[in-house]
Amino acid sequence: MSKAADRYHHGDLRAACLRAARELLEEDGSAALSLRAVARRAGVSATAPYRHFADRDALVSAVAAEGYGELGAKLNEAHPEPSTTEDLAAVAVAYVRFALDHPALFRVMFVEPCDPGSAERVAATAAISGYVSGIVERAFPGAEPEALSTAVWALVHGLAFLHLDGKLDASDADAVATRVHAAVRAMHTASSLAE
Amino acid sequence: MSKAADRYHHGDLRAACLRAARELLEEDGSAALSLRAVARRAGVSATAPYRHFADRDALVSAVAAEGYGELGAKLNEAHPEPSTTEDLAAVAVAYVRFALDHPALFRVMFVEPCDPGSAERVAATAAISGYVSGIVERAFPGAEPEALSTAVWALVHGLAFLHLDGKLDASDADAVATRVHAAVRAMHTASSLAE
DNA sequence: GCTACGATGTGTACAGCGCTCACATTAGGC
DNA sequence: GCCTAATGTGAGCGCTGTACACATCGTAGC
Repeated sequence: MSKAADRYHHGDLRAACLRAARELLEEDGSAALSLRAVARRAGVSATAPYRHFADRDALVSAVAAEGYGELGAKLNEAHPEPSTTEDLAAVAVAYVRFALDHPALFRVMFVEPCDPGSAERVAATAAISGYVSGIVERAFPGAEPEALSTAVWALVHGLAFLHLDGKLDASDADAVATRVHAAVRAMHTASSLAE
Repeated sequence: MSKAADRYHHGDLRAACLRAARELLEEDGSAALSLRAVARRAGVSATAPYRHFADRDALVSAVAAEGYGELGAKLNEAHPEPSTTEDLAAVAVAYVRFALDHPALFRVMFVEPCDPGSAERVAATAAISGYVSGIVERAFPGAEPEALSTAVWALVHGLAFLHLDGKLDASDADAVATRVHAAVRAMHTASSLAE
């Protein structure tokens, strides 16, 4: 808006579309993210985004990729290199917190099937997977790393979605954090005793 | 189709819509389940379903409720009253198997937010929750039942979605079963040692 | 400094969607 | 046998994604 919004050529419509999409997702938590709405918000004709995104899916994938980056940052912020159960729990809480703070974005990231064609998204998935493995190897030394990191990711991811979908009450942030914490601790007890 | 498809009044359009919806979901795993498509499949005008469902959401909720019933049956079939880790693992595998066998239905069941208004769906959720608690109390005696049943459900649910969304490879059914099995076992090790 | 071209944005159009409303048809109680 | 309420039809509105022809403009080559 600030810079020459009235020119025929926008300047950086791609970025503007992504920004508009993010705003729409944040404003209406259950938005369907229509391409036309994005175009309107960007102050541009309905078909202009097609110069920058092959179709709606491409836009959505780009938004999802951004989301992965932000999720990663949040987890890192929760704890840069978790190595204890408490650290892990903090990261888990941050993961669920992110899902509840950005429900529409989180859905976009995980609900729309990960097209093997979208290299961006595959890379992002691999990054998360690697990140989790690293945590698990430090926090659960001696345990089977592959099975356990799968289990940990699934546990946290499942917690996020069950809260997000209203299967677990998410109205009280503290209660959610406590619940996630408890679940992770319950899970950990095992392998720390097993080694 | 078999019975008097050419009459003005259908006879049992509600059931026919549900059946049509299920067929569409099974045929196109990534279907969006349009009301009009359901009507077409049921051999009826586009607006006829509105006599039996308030809106698209109501139809979807009804389909989801059916799905909950079938999921419950499958879990029961996997093991009627699981009490060991192996039993629990078998149930977990059945859960993930159901998700992968009926991806579109599973998405309908869990992705669309659970409107507190839909008593059917809330009841179904509560039923699953209770079922899981029962299992956990038998399989993990002495552990904190609430935290653990949350953890177990989240673990299994997360495994289902990570496979469904392509975050974990789901191409080989045996490999999936093994992975789920391993995750549940990893999880169990803990609390059985803790007590 | 002009010109031609490629990149970018516009406008129109089409089919499909959810949903509303006026109307047609029919089943079942009196 | 009629009347009413339930059920199905059809036209129509505004939304969607997307294809297409056209308009505008930055810039590279002369």
